[in-house]
Amino acid sequence: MASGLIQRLPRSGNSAPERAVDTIDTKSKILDAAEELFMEHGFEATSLRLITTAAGVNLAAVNYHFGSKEELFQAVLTRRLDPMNQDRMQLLSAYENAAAGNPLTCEKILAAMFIPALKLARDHEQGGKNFLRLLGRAYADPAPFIREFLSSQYQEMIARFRAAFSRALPNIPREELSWRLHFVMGALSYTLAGADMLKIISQLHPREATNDELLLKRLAPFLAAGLRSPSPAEDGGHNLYQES
Amino acid sequence: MASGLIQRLPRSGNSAPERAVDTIDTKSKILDAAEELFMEHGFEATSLRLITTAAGVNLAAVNYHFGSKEELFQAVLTRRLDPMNQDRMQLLSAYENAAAGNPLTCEKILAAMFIPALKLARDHEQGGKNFLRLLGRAYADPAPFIREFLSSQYQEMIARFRAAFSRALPNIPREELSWRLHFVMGALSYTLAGADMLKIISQLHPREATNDELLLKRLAPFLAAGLRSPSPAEDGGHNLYQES
DNA sequence: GCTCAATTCAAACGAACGTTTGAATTTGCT
DNA sequence: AGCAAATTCAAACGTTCGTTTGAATTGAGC
Repeated sequence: MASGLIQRLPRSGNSAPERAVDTIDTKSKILDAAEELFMEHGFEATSLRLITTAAGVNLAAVNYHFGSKEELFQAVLTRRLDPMNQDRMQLLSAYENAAAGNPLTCEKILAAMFIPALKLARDHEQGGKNFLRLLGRAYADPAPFIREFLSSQYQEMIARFRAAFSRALPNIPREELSWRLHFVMGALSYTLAGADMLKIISQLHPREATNDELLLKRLAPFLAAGLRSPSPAEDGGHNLYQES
Repeated sequence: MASGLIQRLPRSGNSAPERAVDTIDTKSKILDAAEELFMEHGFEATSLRLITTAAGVNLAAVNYHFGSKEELFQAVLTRRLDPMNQDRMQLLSAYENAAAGNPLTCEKILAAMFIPALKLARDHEQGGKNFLRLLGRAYADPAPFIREFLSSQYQEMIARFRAAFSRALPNIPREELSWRLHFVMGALSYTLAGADMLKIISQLHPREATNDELLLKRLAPFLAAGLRSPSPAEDGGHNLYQES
């Protein structure tokens, strides 16, 4: 039963280890291995035995340090997702302060979304790209605990950016803007996740295809043009979708 | 061993049943139940026992009729994906013939992609939407057999549509166009898959949020504007992504 | 050096999985 | 009716899973 487990768990303070230094090593080794393997095989298909073997730790270490496989997955996500979203909001605030009350351009707002993602991909040379791909796949995972976790992690950031876009695009109705923000998130996550599919579609050199920085520099103007396009409610309203 | 299984398998002619009518019933019941459950829980998390119980058939029926769980999943996809992609290519050809050599507009090409998807969502009232969501999730699934299967299913259609876009947008370099096509596919699949996430982002009435037709009518102009945007190679080239 | 809590470890638990088997049943055909 | 193939069925197979257990090991504070 769970009570026995909890009694044995150390205090779950994440960033404030009490005394043991070895614990951090084991936890980090598990997190690093799990990040790579979850990215490669997905949540369900990645067994704890695979993770602990790759990390060089005992099988029971996962349940000891994280409680369960699901909590390990959330820990893998939150370790980098939470700082990234904080960065995004801080950057957006910095842009807004610099603009001194004037609305930002779409490109500037998109830059506030993309730069922290790029920093993540660059900083941790090996783990960063793994994480972005893992994140993109987590968006599409049907497991309820994943979807609920992502919702809670994103809620605040999404609200901030929707408000910014709303000021940048005053002529776009509120509802239309919600949809376009959804499209932006979709293209972004799909782009970061789908390195394999990209090769199929573009038939580029694989080295270029995995260059996330170049990828996002192409994505931002594409999305900005879509965001600025006239609202369907205000154009002539000719229906494209009647079969010929 | 597999040889015993194959010997017992009936001739695997898909659309030309030999004699038994009951077989079709069982196979269809399995396909329908699998489609819904795979959509709801994903491939790995959906057990054959769950599927066969929901379908009201024996557990062994899946291995008898389809060979394995993976082949069942492929059968679920191909049952509707193959006709849909055929429709897309036929529609594109029809548009091109009607244009009499003139290049098509982006909206027209996008319409050739979207209309068959809409038809699918409308025709089979219960199953169609399930399938589109399942498809969107399959795009992001890390399982190799899924990715390889989707690649083979999409290769021909992607090549046709890339050629069409290339004629519609002669000023966009080939490489840039490949990326933009990737963004289009990403936004489309994410949009069709992410009904849950959409509610979180847009906070719309749930009834509207699941209206795929309305969704695609918003998506197409958004994507068309992105596709037509000037190529980054030809604009001033000011770099947005230097930190402030 | 002793103590006690934190951590690691080997081993096992029960459950659930995909698959296979061989007999029973149904079906189509002569 | 009678045969043979197609299909269904209950049962079991071997494997793998996440988790738990209790003892062994470690490490810091008195």
